Order: sequence, then structure tokens, then C-alpha cells
Amino acid sequence: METQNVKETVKQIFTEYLKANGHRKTPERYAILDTIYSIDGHFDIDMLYSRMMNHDKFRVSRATLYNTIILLINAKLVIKHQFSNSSQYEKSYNRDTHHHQICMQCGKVTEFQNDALQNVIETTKLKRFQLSHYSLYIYGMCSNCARKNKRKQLKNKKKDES
Amino acid sequence: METQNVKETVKQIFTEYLKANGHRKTPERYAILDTIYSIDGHFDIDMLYSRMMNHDKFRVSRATLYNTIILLINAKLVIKHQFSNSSQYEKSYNRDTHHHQICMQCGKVTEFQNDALQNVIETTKLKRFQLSHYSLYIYGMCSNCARKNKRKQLKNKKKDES
DNA sequence: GTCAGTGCAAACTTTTTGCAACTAC
DNA sequence: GTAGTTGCAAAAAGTTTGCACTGAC
Repeated sequence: METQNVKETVKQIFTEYLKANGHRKTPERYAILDTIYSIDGHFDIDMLYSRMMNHDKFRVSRATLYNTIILLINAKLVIKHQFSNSSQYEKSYNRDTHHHQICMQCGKVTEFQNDALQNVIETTKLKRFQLSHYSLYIYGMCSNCARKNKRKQLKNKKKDES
Repeated sequence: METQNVKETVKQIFTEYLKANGHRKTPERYAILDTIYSIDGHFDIDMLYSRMMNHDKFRVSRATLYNTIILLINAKLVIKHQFSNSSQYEKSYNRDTHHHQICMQCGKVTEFQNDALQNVIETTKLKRFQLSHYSLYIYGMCSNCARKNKRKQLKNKKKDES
């Protein structure tokens, strides 16, 4: 699906959600939704705030961003993550299911897909629980940091020997 | 393994970790480790702080708690989670691998085990990444909240009809 | 004796809240 | 018209930091 179509669809979903829950259709809410669906990958409130200001020339307060994000999460149009100190978000409509690798050294988050993994998780029978969505975070060290550490170790070894 | 044995073992592991990394063996560090391994399930810094004060009568500053927790994470004796606003931690030595169900309504976190799930995740081949540990968070609604909502809906329906 | 570690308070960051002004309905 | 929303600023909550003092080595 093209970006423009996705944007139209999520707008409709959001409109229905707002109507169904007695919320108002404000320009701020649609502008926020539009900006979010222009962003690839993760973002936090600060990124969203400055992107709306600088890129989209639309001024909203942080308070409104926080409020609207909650609505979007409830409307299943946005997913919230908390790998770092600040909450991270991402659009969720029309996105492939993916998992997250988080480097414990540099904090870099990369996504990957794995159908077998996805399948097992989604077919797992849960007791007394109604699944909405899930997040799999894999912590470890990315190849970049591993390489850096190796170099560092070599350096220290040489130093010791000299 | 009995609690006392576990405590002795993790103490040894921690001692080795401290020695290997040129850190000092302070009474605070061992007291914190001991308290953590007395706690079942998750805790946050605040809980740990008051538990040490009230239950164990050991006074440490929050700053020291934050510092020590980082060491314990690096020593693989503690795992960090971030499902809520404050970071949650749990002991990790001699604990069965488990996954987390998080109720989006009441915030309750329950643990469950599933060998098939665990197996698939652990045998997944990762590209350019060296796995250390992982967290699977399943979001949805617990049976308690589902029941509450159902009752609420029935009530509203009755009201509408009257 | 030295320097890592500690406690304390202040600073900082992220998120929430109270309130007046605004506007979608 | 009015109640839900917004923006702003203040407050709250969680975490980090600077600095003087302490104690492990």
C-alpha cells in the first residue's frame, strides 16, 4: 500500500475511533497522526515535536502530543516501546510484525522479521489473558560494538606487552 | 537450590565480577545484592530502597542503589525491565526463564513459562548480533479487567433501556 | 595514603496536571 | 452555549550528577 493510501486509511480509522468514543475531531489530532505516519521507524515525543515544528510547520504543545498518542495507542494506530529512558513509539497500521534487537552498549535498536518466531508467539495459548499485541526485545551486542571492543582489547594487550 | 545457597553463590559471582573489573567490595554492595535476592518477582528502586530501610535496617542512598544495580546487571545477576514508567528489576540467577503478560488496563504484570516459546526464541539465528538475554512482553487485558468491563457494559445497557 | 565509592542535594529529563482560553459540536 | 481540547507553566516522578567525606585497598 502506498503511503498516501495508508494515511487516508488510518485517518478514517482514527475518525471512527474518535466518534465511537465521543472525542472531538481537532486539526491537532489529524496533524499529529499525519506526521507520525510520515516517520519510518521509532520516534519519541521530542522527535515528534520538533518534526512537527520544523518539517510540517504545525505548532502543538507537548501536552497535546502526549494526550493524542494515548488515543492513537487505544485506536491501535501506534505502539509504545520503552527500551530507553524516554518512551519510543512507532506507527502500527500496515506494518509487518517485527522484533527488536537492542545493543546494550551503544543503545542502537534494529528490527528484524522472523516468521517462525512470530507464528509461535501468536499461537501461544494464554491463560486468563486476551492478547492485544506483543513486543520481543533481544538484548546483546551489535557487531559494531563487538568489533570496537575487540580492537580495544588488542590495544590493551599490546600495551601490556610493551 | 535453597535461598541461602543461591545467596552464597551470587555473592561469589559478584565478588569475582568486582575483582575482575577493579571495583571495591563494599558492604553496601553486598547488602543490596542480599536484599535483591530476598525479593520474589519484580521491584523498582523505590521498593528496594524502602525494603532495605525498613526490613533489613540497612541505610543506603538511592544514588548507590542506581550505581550498584548497573554493576549487578553487568554481572548478569539482575535483569532490567521497562514496562511501566519506572524501571523494574528482577534477580536473574537460578530463575526459570519466563515471559511477561502485562494488562494494559490495570498494569498488572504476570509471569508465565512456555518451553516451546523459549526454545524457538533461543534457537533463533540472529544476524550481526550476539544475544545476551531477551524479554517477551505480551500486552492485553487480564481476566479481571475483562470481567469488570463486561459488568460495566451490562450496567450501561440496562441504564439505556430504562 | 590514595582514589573509588558513598550520601546528599541539586540538576536534569520525561511525563503529568491545573487552569484559562479556545473551538468543535 | 457548553463541554471537550489546547497551550502554557508548574509540578511530579525518576534518574543522574557534582562535590565533600569516607573507607577499601
